[in-house]
Amino acid sequence: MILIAVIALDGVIPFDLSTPCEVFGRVSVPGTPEPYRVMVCGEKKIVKAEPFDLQVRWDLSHLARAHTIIVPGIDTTNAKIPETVIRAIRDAAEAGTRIASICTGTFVLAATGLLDGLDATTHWAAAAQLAKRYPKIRVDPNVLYVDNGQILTSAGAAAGIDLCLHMVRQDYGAAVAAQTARLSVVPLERTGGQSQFIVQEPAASSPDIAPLLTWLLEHLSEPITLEMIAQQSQTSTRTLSRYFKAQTGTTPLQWLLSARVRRAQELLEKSNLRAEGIAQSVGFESVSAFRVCFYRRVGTTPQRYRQHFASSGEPRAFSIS
DNA sequence: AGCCAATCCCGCCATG
DNA sequence: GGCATGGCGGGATTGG
Repeated sequence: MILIAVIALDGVIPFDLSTPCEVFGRVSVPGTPEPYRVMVCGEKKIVKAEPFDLQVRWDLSHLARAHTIIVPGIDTTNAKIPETVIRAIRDAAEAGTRIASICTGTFVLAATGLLDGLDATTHWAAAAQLAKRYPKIRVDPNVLYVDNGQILTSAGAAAGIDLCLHMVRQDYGAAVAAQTARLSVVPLERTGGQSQFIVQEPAASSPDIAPLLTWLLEHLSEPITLEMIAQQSQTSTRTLSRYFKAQTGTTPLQWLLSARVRRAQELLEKSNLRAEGIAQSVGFESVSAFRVCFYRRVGTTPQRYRQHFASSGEPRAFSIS
């Protein structure tokens, strides 16, 4: 059982607060009766959360017991963060607790200093302000979320769902995460793979690349070159690269490799295919290429990954980045 | 590890 | 001038 502590500060955004409650609360793992327990913790008993007040059941002392701490967004980025909260988060970080923020919750993490020198993201409208106030943080407004290993941050509201599902994937594997997404309100495409990095609606004039991503997923197992992708979307490689980056925040090949690794993760969990078979069926030319690519993205080898998820319902450590 | 070839990626710039 | 496009060069990455 993984204990999730959600911090409720004055001005907390109800949507962001609910996100981890909903997502982690819906996770179902065969053989594990309670995969997650979510506790909403506050520094005060009554927390203002427009348009209502929250009565919080637990205090900050529970942060020390938590496996993961989540800081939801707050409605003003200028709020003074209580010293007790900053202290509690720092102490937890020191102890190795996984810490994640949603939306403007990133400002709270920034105030603790834990983000210095790291990549981070927040609501797009607040990104410039974050970068200005905390020059040591590399702010990237173009991604849904950033995973630094122990510290994670996510963009506005809906991205919080993606971040939570990402953590579910780390803890219990891709199949469980996909199942959780199905039970939740999240459209399937957004989770299993394709729009993991989609941030912006396409500008009115530019073509929407969502159909292209679908096409890529359908042809994962075949050798695909930039040239082919460009042909599929009826443009030059140059223009394709531009649109792709603008809408996904990554490049076509990088996206494709990530999608292949994600598919491989599912196969490792669900099938008995050997590494060679998996490498081939997700479109890698060679097993060695597959291993290298897998390791770079998941932080462990395919075999170890399978051992972790296939053999038992035990949650894995959160050491992957 | 380290090498080589192929491919990708992106700034720059000409074109429409 | 502003804007989107796409060819080119070459540094960066990947695959073998």
